[in-house]
Amino acid sequence: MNDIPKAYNPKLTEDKWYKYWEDKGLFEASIDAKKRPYTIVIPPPNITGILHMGHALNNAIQDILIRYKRMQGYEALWLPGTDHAGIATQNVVEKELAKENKKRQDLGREEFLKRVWKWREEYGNTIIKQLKKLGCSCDWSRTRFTMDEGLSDAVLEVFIRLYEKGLVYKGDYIINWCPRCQTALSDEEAQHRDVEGMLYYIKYPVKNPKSEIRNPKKEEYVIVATTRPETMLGDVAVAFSPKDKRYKHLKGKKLILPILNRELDAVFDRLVDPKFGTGALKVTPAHDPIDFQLGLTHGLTPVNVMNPDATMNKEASVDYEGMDRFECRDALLEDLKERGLLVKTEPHRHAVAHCYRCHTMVEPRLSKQWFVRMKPLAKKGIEAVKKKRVKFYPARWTKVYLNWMENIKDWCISRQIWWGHRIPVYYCNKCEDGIVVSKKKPDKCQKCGSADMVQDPDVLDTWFSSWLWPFSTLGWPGETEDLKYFYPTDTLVTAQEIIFFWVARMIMAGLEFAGEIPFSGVYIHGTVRDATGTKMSKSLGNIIDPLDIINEFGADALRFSIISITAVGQDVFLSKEKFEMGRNFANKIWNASRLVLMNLDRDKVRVDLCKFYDKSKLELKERWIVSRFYQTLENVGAALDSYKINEAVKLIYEFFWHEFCDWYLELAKSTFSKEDTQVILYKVLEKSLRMLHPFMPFVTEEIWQRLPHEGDSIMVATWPHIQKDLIDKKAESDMELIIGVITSIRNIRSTWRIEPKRFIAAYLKSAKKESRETLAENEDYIKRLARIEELKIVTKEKRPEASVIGVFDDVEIYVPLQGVIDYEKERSKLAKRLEELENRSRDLSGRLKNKKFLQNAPKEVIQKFKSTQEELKDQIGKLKSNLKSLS
RNA sequence: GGGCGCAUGGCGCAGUUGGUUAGCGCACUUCCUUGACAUGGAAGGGGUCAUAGGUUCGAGUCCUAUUGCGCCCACCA
Repeated sequence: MNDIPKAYNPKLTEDKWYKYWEDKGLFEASIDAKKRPYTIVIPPPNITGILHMGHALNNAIQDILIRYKRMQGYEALWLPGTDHAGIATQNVVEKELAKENKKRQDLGREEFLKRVWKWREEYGNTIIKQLKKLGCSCDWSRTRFTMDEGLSDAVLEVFIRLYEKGLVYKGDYIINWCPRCQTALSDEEAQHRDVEGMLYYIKYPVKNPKSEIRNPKKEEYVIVATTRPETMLGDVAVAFSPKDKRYKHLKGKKLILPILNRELDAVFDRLVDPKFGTGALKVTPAHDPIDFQLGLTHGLTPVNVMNPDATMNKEASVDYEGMDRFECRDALLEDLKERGLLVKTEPHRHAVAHCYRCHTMVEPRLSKQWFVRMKPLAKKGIEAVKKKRVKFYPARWTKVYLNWMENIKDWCISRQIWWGHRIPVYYCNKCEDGIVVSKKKPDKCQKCGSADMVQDPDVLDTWFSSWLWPFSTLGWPGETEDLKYFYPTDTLVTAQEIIFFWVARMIMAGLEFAGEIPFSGVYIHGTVRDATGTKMSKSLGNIIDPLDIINEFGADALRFSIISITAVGQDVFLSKEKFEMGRNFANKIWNASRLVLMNLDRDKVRVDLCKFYDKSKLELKERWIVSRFYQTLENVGAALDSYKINEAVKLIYEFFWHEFCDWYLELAKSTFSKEDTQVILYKVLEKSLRMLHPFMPFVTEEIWQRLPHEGDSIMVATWPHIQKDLIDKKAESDMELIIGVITSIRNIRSTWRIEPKRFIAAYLKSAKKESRETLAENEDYIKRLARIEELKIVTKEKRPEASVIGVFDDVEIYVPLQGVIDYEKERSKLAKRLEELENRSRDLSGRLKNKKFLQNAPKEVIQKFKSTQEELKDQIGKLKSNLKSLS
């Protein structure tokens, strides 16, 4: 076995095994009536994206779950795919066009879309390839894309159903408008960020009804405060709180809009907060949601002063027409200042909406858009979660979800872009009110019979296709076998940022259209941040590229490390060094296996462990490691079943490294030739690899293939069955004693600087017969690992002359030292220990005397405390006599 | 304005329903190039669990308040 390199090299294994699994079709799920399905649907990454750490974490979790379930015998389907990301993709392709000095309008809609499809063919699969690098065991034969024929059909079907139910409507409302992308956005797509802005105080003259002649000295003013002075060009009123006494007298009066000299109504409304600014609100119904509301209530006609690209239009007056909104702000402020109408400016911090795709400041804008009425849909979604048919992990997100759902607002779904599902609505060019909603273009208008029908130019929000993902990917609206077998799916794994965008909407869509919840569990993991706690993003340049990590440390290391530092729902802070842990562990697994492979007699080990296992025949170390394995297996299973993946990872790490490698392998070295050791070594390693496989698929496959095995791949081997009767508590406590004694001797060797190579003598004294037996039966372990040549196990003998003392539980350890012993050092060591024990003992006896404690505490606890107290007293006695013997 | 999360050894983090002596990784100290592994082994040092109260026989864990950091939501003109 000299062909096994000393260090594990992921580069030699990862691609090889991925291809092997793929070629054998192991990722593919089929409908198997004998098996129970377990389904995870991937949160579809956006085709313009590249794999970042958030994806790596997200997909590592999903892959662990799906591999675990697959090994447990479920028909495990992990359904992958991508999302067409309307705005983002269109932006990317438009940027490409810009290099050729072209705009999308130059190509025309059809040509442009061809171009996008071409782009998608070329680059849209990058992220899929990267997921393969991570080791994701998705069923790629079922890969879906939101613009696929089937999924597109589902989108149209849903739009039509909603329209027919009256849940989709078109109307003029204030929406979030991105001037750069030139499209409407939903509320969720407009992300609020705090901005250091200014609050400008501007004088609006009150119109004097008696005299048309203005006398600047006697003129009365109302001062309004605004953060966006440029919108004043669209003002149609000034509003006050009805309770505000300062402005009572203005009822029925008019004000004059400075510069444009337009007449403004004075209106009174409860929406106005008298405490903000001066209590006077300028009303711009076309550019602000509250103002729009005020406009409706008070019958004001909105004046839109901006073009789609947020430059001022001609309504804004010739002086400002064509200026950008911010340019206009400056110009306007200058003009106001000149006329002495700008009273003051003060700094004002406030949240401003930004486009989630390009981060441009969103402009609230009045326009005609399509909306989905959400309240009726939300009702079912709320109920499903309240009845726990859908559960969140961690549970606290339930509240966040419910709060959003209970205050849900209508969803603006139309986008003024070209890349996406075009709205299936056709208008008659002849008669005004001929509207047909249909998957296909109608032949003629149903009202007037004209064949001149045009389709709505807008497309649907990308999330309008994503919300159908769990069932549209399985063939809905068709009643497919897949849908019947795999739907509803089991677990959705996603990040917190996407609960509103996606999770909530999927629940609503699943219930409304597929008639069933889309998944029963929602696992929300943390956000990946860099070492300073800022969210990783391309624009900040603080990205740690998962592919770099895979390249340097391996995919297994990446998966293992990122999982082990992710507690449920807690954010993850990353730095490159953190991946060393996973790499080191992979290497440890590799070398432990290397040791086994170098010493394995392959013919001897093919037996059934349960049949082979004979408690009376096996040595302690074998009984112990088998017991520890099954105990770990049980705990790992429990952790995984409750989504505590980091806990599972830690259990495995601890077991494999610190028990199997540090102790068992060291002990097994002396008995490699024995059949018992051969079998147990092989069995525990092979089963451990299976337990490790979901977490570290590549290194486990590489080793497993080199071990005697049955079947094609560890990936489809069964998850080890827990053998409860092989969990041997006596063996575990016996081994603890041995380990404790060895450690204690090593400690003595270390403090007294006994050369590591030298064999020494040691005396082990215990009053307990049981302990003496355990020590005697396993004295070889102690001799080997503590380098003892002469070991005496005694009952009552006094401390040998010129020896130092160690204690573990009921066992006293004496190591005779040649040369001069520093008794002062030894005394102070023991005295320190004695003090510690006495403190603890005092504490314990206090509790044990407490009546309430004896009444209330569980019996096991009292028993534990009592036995501890006895042991403590015993140890204290020994320490005292030892101290005495030193003087 | 509302809601949520986090404060545990130098750093990054675990800590299940309250129950002996609070764990892990990195870093640190000393020793070890013995044929699985220096991406390693052995032995150590290091923590008033943010602060102040409270509940309890018993609090890192539950309650209240305070401080600091972070996140989310909201019609902060």
